[in-house]
Amino acid sequence: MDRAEKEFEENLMAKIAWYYYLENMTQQSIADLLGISRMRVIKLLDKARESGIVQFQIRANPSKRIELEQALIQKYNLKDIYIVPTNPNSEEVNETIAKAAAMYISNRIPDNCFVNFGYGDTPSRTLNHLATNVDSTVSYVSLTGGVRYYLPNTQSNIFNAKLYLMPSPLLASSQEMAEAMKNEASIQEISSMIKLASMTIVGIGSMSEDATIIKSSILTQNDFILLRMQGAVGDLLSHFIDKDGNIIDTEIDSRLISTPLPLLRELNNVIGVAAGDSKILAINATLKGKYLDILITDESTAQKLLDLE
Amino acid sequence: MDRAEKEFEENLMAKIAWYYYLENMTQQSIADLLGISRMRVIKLLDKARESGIVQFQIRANPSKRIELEQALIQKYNLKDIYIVPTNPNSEEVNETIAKAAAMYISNRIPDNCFVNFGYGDTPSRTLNHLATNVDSTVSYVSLTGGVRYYLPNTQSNIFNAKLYLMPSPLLASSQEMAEAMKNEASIQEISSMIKLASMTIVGIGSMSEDATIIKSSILTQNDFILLRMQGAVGDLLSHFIDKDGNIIDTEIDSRLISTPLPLLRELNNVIGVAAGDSKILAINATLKGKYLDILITDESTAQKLLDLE
DNA sequence: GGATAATATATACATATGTAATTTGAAATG
DNA sequence: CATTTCAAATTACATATGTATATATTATCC
Repeated sequence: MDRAEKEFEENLMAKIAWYYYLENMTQQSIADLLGISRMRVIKLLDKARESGIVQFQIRANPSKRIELEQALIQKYNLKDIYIVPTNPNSEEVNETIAKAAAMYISNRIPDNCFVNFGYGDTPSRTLNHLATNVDSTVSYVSLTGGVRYYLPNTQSNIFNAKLYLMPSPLLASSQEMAEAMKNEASIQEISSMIKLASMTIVGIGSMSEDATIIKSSILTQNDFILLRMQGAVGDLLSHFIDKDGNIIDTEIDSRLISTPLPLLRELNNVIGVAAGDSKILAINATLKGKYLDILITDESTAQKLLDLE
Repeated sequence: MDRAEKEFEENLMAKIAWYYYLENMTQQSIADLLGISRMRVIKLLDKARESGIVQFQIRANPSKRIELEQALIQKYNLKDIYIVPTNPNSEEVNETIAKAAAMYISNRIPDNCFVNFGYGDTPSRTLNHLATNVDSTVSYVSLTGGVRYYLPNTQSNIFNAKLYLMPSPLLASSQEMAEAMKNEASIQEISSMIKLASMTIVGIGSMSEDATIIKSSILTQNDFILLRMQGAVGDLLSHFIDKDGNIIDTEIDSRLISTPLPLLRELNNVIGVAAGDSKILAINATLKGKYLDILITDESTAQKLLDLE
């Protein structure tokens, strides 16, 4: 399909979506009106949803929070919280809350702003959704090394973001190496951008075997066992923390190329995006450590957080 | 229904909408999950769409404009244009383009900003949609007198805007009276706010019998005949203009309490929202007069504008 | 120019959705 | 306490949507 055809199809999708969702026409009448088959209307509607040409937004009324939200805001002294319904079937919690995060952020993003993002599956999914969600140009800045594969799918045709990635691995081979890298001009540059961002998206890592940091072979099962013995309940930007949110000082941490947690705590609008049973303790620790301003999670996780202690 | 029940229902709506639109669950499975009847799911989905809890957004890719858009931007030297599909059945063009305008504006609105709006059916509809569209607090400032009945339906539960209305009629009984009113502190105050707004929404009036200004009995059919004889093709903020967009200096104009057109021309991001056969000449005149930065209209109107001359 | 993909259409069918009429049930009223 | 009222559930049905398959219609490639 060449450029002209693609444009034509995109306009067709937008038109169909408009008639279907905004004018409440049936697929058949749209097909008749545009002189195409109903089958094609169905397919193009699918594609329009898929590609982000049509978007659905669910707006919660901030003045009418459910008790659960209110309670968690109080418990952890949060600036805001966004709780989405738990999908009883789907195992894709991360996808669900990433959608929510993108929705939340896209409604609050200033024009031409900078947004930091952390390492992990959820932040990367959020970025992908944001790519198709946001009209204005946004600059995304990585908070850690090792994220070069997390690019939003650039084939998405509605994508006008700039990416600034730390040109380094997440974990250096030695402390000296890490220090040397952190002193590189290119990394220093990114580090200085971090402080200017108006929003920060971070995931929260659990200590379970399916943690991204294990699956991506950056740490081993043995590392994990050791960390657990030292009291780790999860990680924030790959810094492992104990149940109260205090950083656990390990050899691994000294080799990390990642934004220090004290700096993270100082940033504005730090949004944690995390859900799932395995992450409860990690989220709790993160919130106790006062690293987040805003939490995005699902109902079941939220309830379990509230029931803790 | 008391407050608590209303909150409960709203949360239910948000939840149902989430499951339906974001998780693609069927109405039946949502009903089962939540332990309610499918009927109720249908009704609450309706209500959620109605009340703005669910929103649909159609994103056009600015880099892939259709020729029509490109051509009109060139013809009239516009900053931007948004053309929506023409609904062949519906007579509610105004409603359609008001939706489009709200969608366009809500994606570009800064936080805590000021938005001016003009007199007319389309601006008022746009305001109504914006009320349920925008999360951040926005201040709306009227560009003319006589708009006190144009309040967005304040029963809309998601509405956190401030309204600043000129406390005066649109048309004073005499020129002296108009001058006196314009010198009132309360009106001066609004006038000074107008210059600070980051966006301005105006409608464009036609010279047909169903013009709002006739229907609201501010002008009579006779006034209209007279104006037509003097070359009027339509009005902008109730200032009547000729086919080239020049203001027509009449007795009526001197009694008007409305933002002067030279000031309108200087404002940033002036968005004209208008469509329909009866308005073609008026829109053309407005665009020739360089009063607008952005035009929101429908496809049929856009095509006819391009075919003019 | 004929074979080969790649898409769109046509058709038929299963499922999902929306509407209308009736019944149930629980709160509000006298 | 019976009665009214209203929202929700139930039921049945018409319509709309989605899927699967076969067929037609283009492009594409050698």
